[in-house]
Amino acid sequence: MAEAKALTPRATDFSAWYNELIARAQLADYSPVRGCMVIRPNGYAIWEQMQRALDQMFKDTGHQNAYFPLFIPQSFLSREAEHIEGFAPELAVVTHGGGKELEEPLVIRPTSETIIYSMYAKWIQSYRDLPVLINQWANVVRWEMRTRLFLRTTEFLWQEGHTAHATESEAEEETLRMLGVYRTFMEEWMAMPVVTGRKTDSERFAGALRTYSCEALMQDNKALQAGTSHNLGQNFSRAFEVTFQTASGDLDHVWNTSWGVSTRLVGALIMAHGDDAGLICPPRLAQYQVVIVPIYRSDEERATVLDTAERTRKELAAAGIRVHLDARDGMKPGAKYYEWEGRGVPMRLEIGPRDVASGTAVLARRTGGKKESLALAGLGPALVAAMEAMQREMLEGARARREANSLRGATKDQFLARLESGGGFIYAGFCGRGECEAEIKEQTKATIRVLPDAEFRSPQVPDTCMWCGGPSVTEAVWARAY
RNA sequence: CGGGGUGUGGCGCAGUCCGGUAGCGCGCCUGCUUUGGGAGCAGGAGGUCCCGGGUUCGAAUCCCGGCGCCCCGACCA
Repeated sequence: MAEAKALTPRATDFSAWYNELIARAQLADYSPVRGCMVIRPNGYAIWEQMQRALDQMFKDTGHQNAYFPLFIPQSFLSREAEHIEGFAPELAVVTHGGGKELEEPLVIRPTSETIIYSMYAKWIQSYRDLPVLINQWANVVRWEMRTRLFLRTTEFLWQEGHTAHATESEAEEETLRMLGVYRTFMEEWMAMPVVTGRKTDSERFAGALRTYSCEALMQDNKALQAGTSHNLGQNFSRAFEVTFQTASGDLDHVWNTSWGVSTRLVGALIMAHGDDAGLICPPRLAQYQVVIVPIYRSDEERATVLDTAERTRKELAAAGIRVHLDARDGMKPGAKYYEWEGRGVPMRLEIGPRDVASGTAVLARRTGGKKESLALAGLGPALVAAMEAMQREMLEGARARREANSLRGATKDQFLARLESGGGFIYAGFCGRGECEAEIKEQTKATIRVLPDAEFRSPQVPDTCMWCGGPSVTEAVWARAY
């Protein structure tokens, strides 16, 4: 019976473990429509926490939220040649409305560059109107062939920032600033270390000049692209005639950026931190940071224990902790432990008759270690400190795991061997030729995740291409990826 | 769209070969006893057996035709 209640172990079947965890923690469910998912309250709560943190970071960097429509005239997509080419196969198209066939089909946005820059064309006249710094929280639709809950679904939620600038260097600065914001969010909130860098042309966003991304390593040693930031150059401003008059009176096209992260981050969180007992949510993102489980036998015990538990709950809430008292009757404490562990709650407080008598509570950390008895007096600050420590340790642990699963300066043989023996990030020299990149992808299914930013580069960058032996122009990070 | 699998109470399955009118586990409801790591007992609710046709006295089961879903390959945050 115990077996039936446990998740498939991560080590046995990572993908089964992932799916079962989501079902068990009630994060999401499959929808009647193929490839779509229903985000259940427990899953949505995580997304809300992410939104809250990111939204504040966007505001702090000068951005405002706005909302653009779901429907885009089909002709808009084809204005930017590379863009339409990139998205054509995965578009959902509306051909009928109000019982009639539409004169022009409407595309359901796969992303909003076209509709947004068509509006910017109206709003921007002068360099005094720049920069325009707008973000929107929205759903988008991409008709994917193979889907997985959170990681790739036909419809997903995300934010997309779209900015317009007077110069290329300002646009580049913005692109990198937002990449940095993502990195900070992933490290500081998700406790998930990432490698940042530039994408190769083959992995570049359709219509962008340059694409940068944050790449995270999951516990099965596959890479996950967790966030992207694009310098769009003047590709869209030319297509949509977004022009402005410069201080010297010339007419110029604006320089655009766009950047986004999606509900995929929930999947990243699961795969970065989950264990065989379920999700492990870092304290800063947890809907409930602390759950109190009362323990009692008789009705009298129940009354006194619940009284103490409720007073403790109020105290912790007053200390700014997101706390929940699980007072459900007719459920054994052990069953509650398993349930909250599955949902990833960082801290559990057990309060029973013995604790009431001694003015203590038992603390269990989701990340493991011995249970600990803490005095009820001063519990708030103690838990805040414990959570800060957990947040830090989770990041450090994940970073250590990533480094342990990164191979630097790989030769071709080492590269091939590593892919077979577990994967992870593989750093090696790269000649920069698309032919090499494509051949590697075809033969090994490994792709260049990024050309890493300076701080992630190896101390000694290889001078030959790992694959063809030609001169290396840069170091690249390869991995098999989601 | 190719290759493989599978459709039976909410979920997971048995029953199909060899036709006889549907069962098990979990979950759910009620009651009592329980509660410091997934409770026990008793009673109970719940099923067009994917759909359509055919064979037969009789079809979850046999035959024909559809459809859905899952896994593997070509696309992708």
